[in-house]
Amino acid sequence: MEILPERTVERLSHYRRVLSKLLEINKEYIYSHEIAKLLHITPVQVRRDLMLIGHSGTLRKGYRIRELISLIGTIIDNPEKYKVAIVGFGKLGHALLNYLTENESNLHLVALFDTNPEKIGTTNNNVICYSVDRIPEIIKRYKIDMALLTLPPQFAQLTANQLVESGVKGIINYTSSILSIEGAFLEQYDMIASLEKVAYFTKPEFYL
Amino acid sequence: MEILPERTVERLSHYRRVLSKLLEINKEYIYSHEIAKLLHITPVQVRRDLMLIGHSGTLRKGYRIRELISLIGTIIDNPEKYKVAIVGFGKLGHALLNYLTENESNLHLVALFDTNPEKIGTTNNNVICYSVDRIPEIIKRYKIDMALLTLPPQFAQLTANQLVESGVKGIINYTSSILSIEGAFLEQYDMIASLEKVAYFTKPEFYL
DNA sequence: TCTAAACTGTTATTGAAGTAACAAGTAAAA
DNA sequence: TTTTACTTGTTACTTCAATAACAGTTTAGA
Ligand SMILES: NC(=O)c1ccc[n+]([C@@H]2O[C@H](COP(=O)([O-])OP(=O)(O)OC[C@H]3O[C@@H](n4cnc5c(N)ncnc54)[C@H](O)[C@@H]3O)[C@@H](O)[C@H]2O)c1
Ligand SMILES: NC(=O)c1ccc[n+]([C@@H]2O[C@H](COP(=O)([O-])OP(=O)(O)OC[C@H]3O[C@@H](n4cnc5c(N)ncnc54)[C@H](O)[C@@H]3O)[C@@H](O)[C@H]2O)c1
Repeated sequence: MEILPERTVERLSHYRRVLSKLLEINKEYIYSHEIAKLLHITPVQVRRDLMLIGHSGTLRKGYRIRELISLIGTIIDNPEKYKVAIVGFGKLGHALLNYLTENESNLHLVALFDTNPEKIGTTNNNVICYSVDRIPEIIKRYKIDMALLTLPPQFAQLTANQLVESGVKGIINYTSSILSIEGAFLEQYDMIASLEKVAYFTKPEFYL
Repeated sequence: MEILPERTVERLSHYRRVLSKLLEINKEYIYSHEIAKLLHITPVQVRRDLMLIGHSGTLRKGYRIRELISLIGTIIDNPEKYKVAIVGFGKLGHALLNYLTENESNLHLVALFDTNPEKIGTTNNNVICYSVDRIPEIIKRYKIDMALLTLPPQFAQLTANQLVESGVKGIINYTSSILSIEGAFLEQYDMIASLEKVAYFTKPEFYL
Protein backbone atom coordinates (compact mmCIF):
# COMPACT_ATOMS: atom_id res chain seq x y z
CA MET A 1 0.00 0.00 0.00
CA GLU A 2 1.01 3.56 -0.71
CA ILE A 3 2.12 5.80 2.12
CA LEU A 4 -0.90 7.59 3.56
CA PRO A 5 -1.25 11.35 4.08
CA GLU A 6 -0.61 12.42 7.67
CA ARG A 7 -4.08 13.83 8.06
CA THR A 8 -5.65 10.65 6.85
CA VAL A 9 -3.77 8.65 9.44
CA GLU A 10 -5.00 10.96 12.17
CA ARG A 11 -8.55 10.56 10.98
CA LEU A 12 -8.21 6.79 10.84
CA SER A 13 -7.48 6.96 14.53
CA HIS A 14 -10.65 8.99 15.01
CA TYR A 15 -12.73 6.68 12.87
CA ARG A 16 -11.65 3.69 14.84
CA ARG A 17 -12.45 5.30 18.14
CA VAL A 18 -16.02 6.25 17.29
CA LEU A 19 -16.68 3.02 15.39
CA SER A 20 -15.57 0.96 18.34
CA LYS A 21 -18.18 2.66 20.47
CA LEU A 22 -20.87 1.91 17.89
CA LEU A 23 -19.82 -1.71 17.67
CA GLU A 24 -20.38 -1.99 21.40
CA ILE A 25 -24.01 -1.06 20.93
CA ASN A 26 -24.32 -3.67 18.17
CA LYS A 27 -24.52 -1.39 15.19
CA GLU A 28 -23.38 -3.35 12.17
CA TYR A 29 -23.27 -1.01 9.18
CA ILE A 30 -22.61 2.71 8.90
CA TYR A 31 -22.88 5.26 6.08
CA SER A 32 -20.15 7.73 5.26
CA HIS A 33 -22.44 10.60 6.17
CA GLU A 34 -23.02 9.12 9.61
CA ILE A 35 -19.30 8.87 10.29
CA ALA A 36 -18.88 12.37 8.94
CA LYS A 37 -21.48 13.75 11.28
CA LEU A 38 -19.80 12.21 14.31
CA LEU A 39 -16.45 13.80 13.44
CA HIS A 40 -17.84 17.04 12.02
CA ILE A 41 -16.24 16.52 8.66
CA THR A 42 -17.68 15.91 5.21
CA PRO A 43 -18.87 12.52 3.91
CA VAL A 44 -16.57 12.91 0.92
CA GLN A 45 -13.57 13.15 3.17
CA VAL A 46 -14.58 9.92 4.85
CA ARG A 47 -15.07 8.08 1.57
CA ARG A 48 -11.81 9.36 0.24
CA ASP A 49 -9.90 8.20 3.30
CA LEU A 50 -11.48 4.78 3.09
CA MET A 51 -10.68 4.63 -0.58
CA LEU A 52 -7.05 5.32 0.23
CA ILE A 53 -6.88 2.38 2.59
CA GLY A 54 -8.65 0.22 0.04
CA HIS A 55 -11.83 -0.43 1.96
CA SER A 56 -15.01 -1.05 0.04
CA GLY A 57 -18.44 -0.53 1.48
CA THR A 58 -21.69 -2.03 0.33
CA LEU A 59 -23.80 0.16 -1.86
CA ARG A 60 -26.87 1.46 -0.09
CA LYS A 61 -25.86 -0.34 3.09
CA GLY A 62 -22.67 1.48 3.97
CA TYR A 63 -19.52 0.14 5.61
CA ARG A 64 -19.34 -2.95 7.79
CA ILE A 65 -18.13 -1.58 11.08
CA ARG A 66 -16.35 -4.64 12.37
CA GLU A 67 -14.46 -5.08 9.12
CA LEU A 68 -13.46 -1.44 8.95
CA ILE A 69 -12.13 -1.38 12.50
CA SER A 70 -10.06 -4.42 11.83
CA LEU A 71 -8.68 -3.01 8.59
CA ILE A 72 -7.70 0.23 10.30
CA GLY A 73 -5.94 -1.91 12.86
CA THR A 74 -3.86 -3.70 10.26
CA ILE A 75 -2.79 -0.36 8.88
CA ILE A 76 -1.96 1.77 11.89
CA ASP A 77 -1.17 -0.89 14.46
CA ASN A 78 1.75 -3.18 14.90
CA PRO A 79 1.41 -6.93 15.33
CA GLU A 80 3.08 -6.33 18.67
CA LYS A 81 2.10 -3.16 20.47
CA TYR A 82 4.23 -0.10 19.94
CA LYS A 83 6.58 0.39 22.87
CA VAL A 84 6.69 3.87 24.33
CA ALA A 85 8.89 5.72 26.81
CA ILE A 86 8.38 9.01 28.60
CA VAL A 87 11.52 11.07 29.14
CA GLY A 88 11.18 13.60 31.96
CA PHE A 89 8.88 12.40 34.69
CA GLY A 90 7.59 15.72 35.98
CA LYS A 91 4.08 17.20 36.04
CA LEU A 92 3.37 16.66 32.38
CA GLY A 93 5.10 13.30 32.34
CA HIS A 94 2.86 12.18 35.20
CA ALA A 95 -0.27 13.27 33.39
CA LEU A 96 0.78 11.37 30.29
CA LEU A 97 1.67 8.27 32.27
CA ASN A 98 -1.77 8.36 33.77
CA TYR A 99 -3.45 8.89 30.44
CA LEU A 100 -1.57 6.13 28.64
CA THR A 101 -2.09 3.55 31.33
CA GLU A 102 -5.78 4.16 31.77
CA ASN A 103 -6.71 4.41 28.10
CA GLU A 104 -6.59 1.11 26.29
CA SER A 105 -4.77 1.41 22.98
CA ASN A 106 -2.19 -0.20 20.79
CA LEU A 107 0.55 1.61 22.69
CA HIS A 108 2.42 0.06 25.56
CA LEU A 109 4.23 2.33 27.98
CA VAL A 110 7.40 0.53 28.90
CA ALA A 111 9.72 2.96 30.66
CA LEU A 112 10.12 6.35 32.28
CA PHE A 113 13.39 8.27 32.42
CA ASP A 114 14.48 11.09 34.72
CA THR A 115 17.57 12.58 36.36
CA ASN A 116 16.07 13.13 39.77
CA PRO A 117 17.47 10.50 42.20
CA GLU A 118 14.21 10.53 44.14
CA LYS A 119 12.29 9.42 41.08
CA ILE A 120 14.80 6.96 39.70
CA GLY A 121 13.98 3.43 40.78
CA THR A 122 10.34 4.11 41.62
CA THR A 123 7.52 2.16 40.04
CA ASN A 124 4.45 4.07 38.90
CA ASN A 125 1.39 2.34 37.45
CA ASN A 126 3.68 -0.66 36.96
CA VAL A 127 6.21 1.34 34.97
CA ILE A 128 9.76 1.75 36.25
CA CYS A 129 11.58 5.07 36.21
CA TYR A 130 15.19 4.73 35.09
CA SER A 131 18.11 7.12 35.11
CA VAL A 132 18.63 8.86 31.79
CA ASP A 133 22.13 7.36 31.79
CA ARG A 134 20.51 4.04 30.99
CA ILE A 135 18.65 5.27 27.91
CA PRO A 136 20.78 3.30 25.40
CA GLU A 137 20.59 0.13 27.42
CA ILE A 138 16.87 0.18 28.18
CA ILE A 139 15.76 1.38 24.76
CA LYS A 140 17.62 -1.48 23.15
CA ARG A 141 16.62 -4.09 25.68
CA TYR A 142 12.89 -3.41 25.39
CA LYS A 143 13.02 -2.41 21.73
CA ILE A 144 11.28 0.88 22.43
CA ASP A 145 9.82 2.46 19.30
CA MET A 146 8.68 5.89 20.43
CA ALA A 147 9.50 8.49 23.07
CA LEU A 148 7.62 11.42 24.54
CA LEU A 149 9.85 14.30 25.58
CA THR A 150 8.64 16.08 28.71
CA LEU A 151 11.91 17.20 30.18
CA PRO A 152 13.30 20.74 30.51
CA PRO A 153 13.73 22.24 27.05
CA GLN A 154 17.49 22.77 27.25
CA PHE A 155 18.09 18.99 27.38
CA ALA A 156 15.65 18.08 24.65
CA GLN A 157 17.95 18.04 21.63
CA LEU A 158 20.74 16.09 23.27
CA THR A 159 18.35 13.53 24.67
CA ALA A 160 16.54 13.20 21.35
CA ASN A 161 19.85 12.42 19.67
CA GLN A 162 20.61 9.72 22.22
CA LEU A 163 17.17 8.22 21.81
CA VAL A 164 17.45 8.02 18.06
CA GLU A 165 20.94 6.57 18.23
CA SER A 166 19.59 3.93 20.57
CA GLY A 167 16.93 2.92 18.08
CA VAL A 168 13.86 5.08 18.74
CA LYS A 169 11.97 5.68 15.50
CA GLY A 170 9.39 8.26 16.55
CA ILE A 171 9.49 11.22 18.93
CA ILE A 172 6.86 13.59 20.17
CA ASN A 173 8.46 16.67 21.59
CA TYR A 174 6.36 18.56 24.14
CA THR A 175 9.09 20.96 25.14
CA SER A 176 9.31 24.44 23.75
CA SER A 177 12.66 23.88 22.09
CA ILE A 178 12.59 23.15 18.43
CA LEU A 179 14.44 20.02 17.46
CA SER A 180 16.03 18.59 14.40
CA ILE A 181 16.53 14.86 14.13
CA GLU A 182 17.54 12.49 11.39
CA GLY A 183 16.43 8.93 11.01
CA ALA A 184 13.23 9.18 13.00
CA PHE A 185 9.82 10.74 12.65
CA LEU A 186 9.45 13.89 14.73
CA GLU A 187 6.28 15.58 15.86
CA GLN A 188 6.45 18.82 17.76
CA TYR A 189 3.70 20.05 19.98
CA ASP A 190 4.40 23.52 21.21
CA MET A 191 1.67 24.51 23.58
CA ILE A 192 2.58 28.17 23.81
CA ALA A 193 2.56 28.54 20.02
CA SER A 194 -0.77 26.78 19.95
CA LEU A 195 -2.20 29.11 22.59
CA GLU A 196 -0.84 32.17 20.88
CA LYS A 197 -2.29 31.05 17.60
CA VAL A 198 -5.72 30.57 19.12
CA ALA A 199 -5.37 33.93 20.83
CA TYR A 200 -4.60 35.58 17.51
CA PHE A 201 -7.68 34.10 15.90
CA THR A 202 -9.94 35.23 18.72
CA LYS A 203 -9.35 38.83 17.66
CA PRO A 204 -12.67 40.44 16.82
CA GLU A 205 -11.48 41.56 13.34
CA PHE A 206 -11.81 38.11 11.89
CA TYR A 207 -14.67 36.36 13.50
CA LEU A 208 -15.37 33.31 11.50
CA MET B 1 -3.46 43.94 7.71
CA GLU B 2 -4.58 40.77 6.01
CA ILE B 3 -5.42 37.71 8.05
CA LEU B 4 -2.29 35.61 8.47
CA PRO B 5 -1.94 31.90 7.69
CA GLU B 6 -2.21 29.71 10.78
CA ARG B 7 1.27 28.31 10.36
CA THR B 8 2.74 31.75 10.06
CA VAL B 9 1.17 32.75 13.35
CA GLU B 10 2.66 29.69 15.03
CA ARG B 11 6.06 30.53 13.65
CA LEU B 12 5.78 34.13 14.80
CA SER B 13 5.47 32.73 18.28
CA HIS B 14 8.63 30.72 17.71
CA TYR B 15 10.50 33.66 16.24
CA ARG B 16 9.68 35.81 19.19
CA ARG B 17 10.82 33.20 21.66
CA VAL B 18 14.25 32.67 20.15
CA LEU B 19 14.74 36.35 19.39
CA SER B 20 14.01 37.30 22.96
CA LYS B 21 16.81 35.04 24.10
CA LEU B 22 19.21 36.66 21.64
CA LEU B 23 18.20 40.12 22.76
CA GLU B 24 19.16 39.16 26.28
CA ILE B 25 22.71 38.50 25.15
CA ASN B 26 22.75 41.88 23.40
CA LYS B 27 22.59 40.75 19.82
CA GLU B 28 21.16 43.56 17.76
CA TYR B 29 20.68 42.35 14.19
CA ILE B 30 19.91 38.92 12.76
CA TYR B 31 19.84 37.45 9.26
CA SER B 32 17.01 35.33 7.94
CA HIS B 33 19.33 32.37 7.62
CA GLU B 34 20.30 32.66 11.27
CA ILE B 35 16.69 32.58 12.38
CA ALA B 36 16.07 29.70 10.00
CA LYS B 37 18.89 27.68 11.46
CA LEU B 38 17.57 28.10 14.98
CA LEU B 39 14.14 26.82 14.02
CA HIS B 40 15.31 24.26 11.45
CA ILE B 41 13.35 25.84 8.67
CA THR B 42 14.41 27.60 5.47
CA PRO B 43 15.51 31.23 5.26
CA VAL B 44 12.88 31.81 2.56
CA GLN B 45 10.16 30.77 4.93
CA VAL B 46 11.38 33.29 7.45
CA ARG B 47 11.57 36.12 4.94
CA ARG B 48 8.15 35.28 3.61
CA ASP B 49 6.60 35.32 7.07
CA LEU B 50 8.21 38.65 7.83
CA MET B 51 7.02 39.98 4.51
CA LEU B 52 3.48 38.98 5.44
CA ILE B 53 3.62 40.97 8.64
CA GLY B 54 5.14 43.90 6.79
CA HIS B 55 8.51 43.94 8.46
CA SER B 56 11.49 45.25 6.53
CA GLY B 57 15.04 44.35 7.32
CA THR B 58 18.15 46.21 6.40
CA LEU B 59 20.00 44.94 3.37
CA ARG B 60 23.20 43.15 4.31
CA LYS B 61 22.55 43.78 7.98
CA GLY B 62 19.45 41.71 8.54
CA TYR B 63 16.53 42.36 10.87
CA ARG B 64 16.65 44.56 13.94
CA ILE B 65 15.79 42.13 16.71
CA ARG B 66 14.21 44.57 19.12
CA GLU B 67 11.99 46.02 16.42
CA LEU B 68 10.92 42.62 15.17
CA ILE B 69 9.98 41.36 18.61
CA SER B 70 7.90 44.41 19.22
CA LEU B 71 6.15 44.12 15.86
CA ILE B 72 5.31 40.49 16.50
CA GLY B 73 3.89 41.63 19.80
CA THR B 74 1.56 44.13 18.19
CA ILE B 75 0.28 41.41 15.90
CA ILE B 76 -0.23 38.40 18.10
CA ASP B 77 -0.70 40.05 21.48
CA ASN B 78 -3.50 42.01 22.98
CA PRO B 79 -3.05 45.41 24.59
CA GLU B 80 -4.36 43.70 27.71
CA LYS B 81 -3.23 40.13 28.21
CA TYR B 82 -5.47 37.37 26.93
CA LYS B 83 -7.47 35.87 29.77
CA VAL B 84 -7.49 32.12 29.98
CA ALA B 85 -9.44 29.51 31.94
CA ILE B 86 -8.80 25.80 32.46
CA VAL B 87 -11.89 23.61 32.64
CA GLY B 88 -11.29 20.29 34.39
CA PHE B 89 -8.67 20.57 37.09
CA GLY B 90 -7.31 17.03 37.05
CA LYS B 91 -3.84 15.70 36.23
CA LEU B 92 -3.53 17.42 32.90
CA GLY B 93 -5.19 20.59 34.17
CA HIS B 94 -2.63 20.73 36.98
CA ALA B 95 0.26 20.37 34.57
CA LEU B 96 -1.10 23.18 32.43
CA LEU B 97 -1.70 25.43 35.42
CA ASN B 98 1.88 24.91 36.42
CA TYR B 99 3.17 25.54 32.94
CA LEU B 100 1.15 28.70 32.37
CA THR B 101 2.02 30.26 35.69
CA GLU B 102 5.73 29.62 35.49
CA ASN B 103 6.24 30.62 31.86
CA GLU B 104 5.99 34.34 31.30
CA SER B 105 3.79 35.12 28.30
CA ASN B 106 1.02 37.32 27.08
CA LEU B 107 -1.51 34.92 28.54
CA HIS B 108 -3.02 35.39 31.94
CA LEU B 109 -4.60 32.40 33.64
CA VAL B 110 -7.63 33.73 35.47
CA ALA B 111 -9.80 30.80 36.56
CA LEU B 112 -10.08 27.06 36.98
CA PHE B 113 -13.33 25.14 36.82
CA ASP B 114 -14.22 21.70 38.15
CA THR B 115 -17.13 19.67 39.52
CA ASN B 116 -15.26 18.04 42.38
CA PRO B 117 -16.34 19.68 45.69
CA GLU B 118 -12.89 19.09 47.13
CA LYS B 119 -11.31 21.20 44.43
CA ILE B 120 -13.91 23.94 44.24
CA GLY B 121 -12.92 26.91 46.34
CA THR B 122 -9.22 26.05 46.49
CA THR B 123 -6.55 28.48 45.35
CA ASN B 124 -3.65 27.11 43.31
CA ASN B 125 -0.75 29.28 42.21
CA ASN B 126 -3.03 32.22 43.00
CA VAL B 127 -5.79 30.97 40.75
CA ILE B 128 -9.18 30.08 42.19
CA CYS B 129 -11.05 26.93 41.25
CA TYR B 130 -14.76 27.55 40.71
CA SER B 131 -17.71 25.24 40.26
CA VAL B 132 -18.61 24.69 36.62
CA ASP B 133 -22.06 26.03 37.52
CA ARG B 134 -20.49 29.44 37.68
CA ILE B 135 -19.01 29.36 34.19
CA PRO B 136 -21.36 32.00 32.71
CA GLU B 137 -20.90 34.33 35.66
CA ILE B 138 -17.11 34.10 35.95
CA ILE B 139 -16.42 34.12 32.21
CA LYS B 140 -18.38 37.33 31.86
CA ARG B 141 -17.07 38.98 35.00
CA TYR B 142 -13.42 38.50 34.09
CA LYS B 143 -13.99 38.75 30.34
CA ILE B 144 -12.21 35.46 29.72
CA ASP B 145 -11.14 35.05 26.09
CA MET B 146 -9.94 31.46 25.89
CA ALA B 147 -10.50 28.13 27.58
CA LEU B 148 -8.54 24.91 27.76
CA LEU B 149 -10.68 21.79 28.03
CA THR B 150 -9.16 19.10 30.24
CA LEU B 151 -12.28 17.48 31.59
CA PRO B 152 -13.68 14.02 30.88
CA PRO B 153 -14.53 13.76 27.18
CA GLN B 154 -18.24 13.11 27.59
CA PHE B 155 -18.75 16.59 29.04
CA ALA B 156 -16.61 18.45 26.54
CA GLN B 157 -19.23 19.43 23.94
CA LEU B 158 -21.79 20.65 26.45
CA THR B 159 -19.22 22.65 28.36
CA ALA B 160 -17.78 24.11 25.18
CA ASN B 161 -21.23 25.35 24.21
CA GLN B 162 -21.66 27.03 27.59
CA LEU B 163 -18.27 28.64 27.33
CA VAL B 164 -18.95 30.08 23.90
CA GLU B 165 -22.38 31.31 24.93
CA SER B 166 -20.73 33.06 27.85
CA GLY B 167 -18.32 34.87 25.58
CA VAL B 168 -15.25 32.69 25.14
CA LYS B 169 -13.75 33.22 21.70
CA GLY B 170 -11.11 30.49 21.54
CA ILE B 171 -11.01 26.92 22.79
CA ILE B 172 -8.29 24.32 22.87
CA ASN B 173 -9.79 20.90 23.34
CA TYR B 174 -7.45 18.33 24.87
CA THR B 175 -10.10 15.68 25.30
CA SER B 176 -10.54 12.88 22.85
CA SER B 177 -14.04 13.89 21.86
CA ILE B 178 -14.35 15.80 18.66
CA LEU B 179 -16.23 19.03 19.01
CA SER B 180 -18.13 21.38 16.81
CA ILE B 181 -18.58 24.96 17.85
CA GLU B 182 -19.85 28.09 16.18
CA GLY B 183 -18.70 31.60 16.89
CA ALA B 184 -15.33 30.75 18.34
CA PHE B 185 -11.99 29.45 17.12
CA LEU B 186 -11.46 25.80 17.97
CA GLU B 187 -8.21 23.90 18.12
CA GLN B 188 -8.25 20.19 18.83
CA TYR B 189 -5.29 18.37 20.19
CA ASP B 190 -5.91 14.68 20.27
CA MET B 191 -2.95 12.99 21.84
CA ILE B 192 -3.92 9.46 20.93
CA ALA B 193 -4.32 10.38 17.27
CA SER B 194 -0.98 12.13 17.43
CA LEU B 195 0.68 9.08 18.96
CA GLU B 196 -0.92 6.73 16.49
CA LYS B 197 0.20 8.91 13.64
CA VAL B 198 3.78 8.91 14.83
CA ALA B 199 3.55 5.16 15.36
CA TYR B 200 2.38 4.71 11.79
CA PHE B 201 5.29 6.68 10.42
CA THR B 202 7.81 4.73 12.44
CA LYS B 203 7.06 1.68 10.33
CA PRO B 204 10.21 0.50 8.63
CA GLU B 205 8.63 0.58 5.14
CA PHE B 206 8.91 4.31 4.88
CA TYR B 207 11.95 5.48 6.66
CA LEU B 208 12.50 9.01 5.63
C1' DT C 1 -40.66 -4.51 -14.75
C1' DC C 2 -39.24 0.07 -14.65
C1' DT C 3 -38.01 4.27 -12.28
C1' DA C 4 -36.17 7.10 -8.86
C1' DA C 5 -33.62 7.83 -4.79
C1' DA C 6 -29.68 6.85 -2.18
C1' DC C 7 -24.91 5.72 -1.58
C1' DT C 8 -20.30 4.51 -3.00
C1' DG C 9 -15.90 5.23 -5.46
C1' DT C 10 -13.01 8.03 -8.29
C1' DT C 11 -11.43 11.86 -10.85
C1' DA C 12 -11.08 16.88 -11.27
C1' DT C 13 -10.80 21.24 -9.09
C1' DT C 14 -9.75 24.43 -5.62
C1' DG C 15 -7.19 26.08 -1.78
C1' DA C 16 -3.42 26.38 1.56
C1' DA C 17 1.33 25.96 2.68
C1' DG C 18 5.99 25.63 1.48
C1' DT C 19 9.85 26.05 -1.83
C1' DA C 20 12.40 27.95 -5.56
C1' DA C 21 13.94 31.59 -8.45
C1' DC C 22 15.48 35.94 -9.07
C1' DA C 23 15.64 41.09 -9.24
C1' DA C 24 17.38 44.81 -6.58
C1' DG C 25 20.24 47.00 -3.50
C1' DT C 26 24.07 47.61 -0.13
C1' DA C 27 28.32 46.94 2.33
C1' DA C 28 32.90 45.57 2.14
C1' DA C 29 36.97 44.58 -0.36
C1' DA C 30 40.00 45.42 -4.13
C1' DT D 1 36.11 54.26 -7.12
C1' DT D 2 34.68 49.89 -8.88
C1' DT D 3 33.65 45.33 -8.24
C1' DT D 4 32.01 41.41 -5.89
C1' DA D 5 29.55 38.85 -2.64
C1' DC D 6 25.73 38.78 0.12
C1' DT D 7 21.08 39.49 1.73
C1' DT D 8 16.44 41.13 1.29
C1' DG D 9 11.73 41.16 -0.83
C1' DT D 10 8.58 39.39 -4.08
C1' DT D 11 6.64 36.61 -7.61
C1' DA D 12 6.18 32.08 -9.60
C1' DC D 13 5.97 27.26 -8.95
C1' DT D 14 5.24 22.87 -6.49
C1' DT D 15 3.30 19.94 -3.20
C1' DC D 16 -0.13 18.49 -0.06
C1' DA D 17 -4.88 18.52 1.66
C1' DA D 18 -9.76 19.34 1.18
C1' DT D 19 -13.78 19.90 -1.61
C1' DA D 20 -16.65 19.37 -5.55
C1' DA D 21 -18.51 16.87 -9.30
C1' DC D 22 -20.20 12.97 -11.15
C1' DA D 23 -20.44 8.18 -12.94
C1' DG D 24 -21.99 3.80 -11.46
C1' DT D 25 -24.72 0.49 -8.74
C1' DT D 26 -28.15 -1.15 -5.79
C1' DT D 27 -32.49 -1.23 -3.53
C1' DA D 28 -37.21 0.11 -2.79
C1' DG D 29 -41.31 1.33 -4.56
C1' DA D 30 -44.47 2.53 -8.35
N1 LIG E 1 3.30 21.26 32.28
C1 LIG E 1 2.73 21.41 31.11
O1 LIG E 1 1.53 21.42 30.98
C2 LIG E 1 3.54 21.56 29.90
C3 LIG E 1 2.89 21.84 28.76
C4 LIG E 1 3.60 21.95 27.59
C5 LIG E 1 4.95 21.77 27.63
N2 LIG E 1 5.58 21.51 28.76
C6 LIG E 1 7.01 21.28 28.71
O2 LIG E 1 7.26 19.97 29.16
C7 LIG E 1 8.45 19.93 29.90
C8 LIG E 1 8.17 19.41 31.28
O3 LIG E 1 7.21 20.20 31.91
P1 LIG E 1 6.75 19.88 33.36
O4 LIG E 1 5.72 20.85 33.73
O5 LIG E 1 6.42 18.44 33.50
O6 LIG E 1 8.09 20.21 34.18
P2 LIG E 1 8.62 19.53 35.52
O7 LIG E 1 9.70 20.41 36.03
O8 LIG E 1 7.49 19.18 36.40
O9 LIG E 1 9.26 18.16 35.01
C9 LIG E 1 10.50 18.07 34.39
C10 LIG E 1 11.09 16.71 34.77
O10 LIG E 1 12.23 16.46 33.98
C11 LIG E 1 13.26 15.94 34.82
N3 LIG E 1 14.55 16.22 34.19
C12 LIG E 1 15.38 17.28 34.38
N4 LIG E 1 16.47 17.16 33.58
C13 LIG E 1 16.32 16.02 32.89
C14 LIG E 1 17.09 15.36 31.92
N5 LIG E 1 18.26 15.87 31.47
N6 LIG E 1 16.64 14.19 31.42
C15 LIG E 1 15.49 13.69 31.83
N7 LIG E 1 14.69 14.26 32.75
C16 LIG E 1 15.12 15.42 33.27
C17 LIG E 1 13.06 16.62 36.13
O11 LIG E 1 13.66 15.86 37.17
C18 LIG E 1 11.53 16.64 36.21
O12 LIG E 1 11.05 15.45 36.78
C19 LIG E 1 9.00 21.33 29.87
O13 LIG E 1 9.90 21.43 28.80
C20 LIG E 1 7.80 22.18 29.60
O14 LIG E 1 8.15 23.34 28.93
C21 LIG E 1 4.90 21.38 29.90
N1 LIG F 1 -3.53 13.16 31.26
C1 LIG F 1 -3.10 13.43 30.04
O1 LIG F 1 -1.91 13.48 29.77
C2 LIG F 1 -4.04 13.68 28.95
C3 LIG F 1 -3.53 13.80 27.70
C4 LIG F 1 -4.39 14.06 26.66
C5 LIG F 1 -5.71 14.20 26.91
N2 LIG F 1 -6.19 14.04 28.12
C6 LIG F 1 -7.61 14.24 28.32
O2 LIG F 1 -7.79 15.33 29.19
C7 LIG F 1 -8.88 15.10 30.03
C8 LIG F 1 -8.45 15.14 31.46
O3 LIG F 1 -7.42 14.21 31.70
P1 LIG F 1 -6.81 14.03 33.13
O4 LIG F 1 -5.77 13.00 33.03
O5 LIG F 1 -6.46 15.35 33.69
O6 LIG F 1 -8.06 13.41 33.92
P2 LIG F 1 -8.42 13.60 35.46
O7 LIG F 1 -9.46 12.57 35.76
O8 LIG F 1 -7.21 13.66 36.27
O9 LIG F 1 -9.11 15.04 35.51
C9 LIG F 1 -10.40 15.32 35.11
C10 LIG F 1 -10.92 16.46 35.96
O10 LIG F 1 -12.14 16.94 35.43
C11 LIG F 1 -13.06 17.12 36.51
N3 LIG F 1 -14.42 17.04 35.98
C12 LIG F 1 -15.24 15.98 35.90
N4 LIG F 1 -16.39 16.32 35.31
C13 LIG F 1 -16.30 17.64 35.02
C14 LIG F 1 -17.17 18.57 34.41
N5 LIG F 1 -18.37 18.21 33.96
N6 LIG F 1 -16.76 19.83 34.28
C15 LIG F 1 -15.54 20.21 34.71
N7 LIG F 1 -14.68 19.37 35.29
C16 LIG F 1 -15.06 18.10 35.45
C17 LIG F 1 -12.72 16.04 37.50
O11 LIG F 1 -13.19 16.40 38.79
C18 LIG F 1 -11.20 16.02 37.40
O12 LIG F 1 -10.64 16.97 38.29
C19 LIG F 1 -9.47 13.78 29.62
O13 LIG F 1 -10.48 14.02 28.68
C20 LIG F 1 -8.32 13.09 28.96
O14 LIG F 1 -8.76 12.21 27.98
C21 LIG F 1 -5.39 13.81 29.17
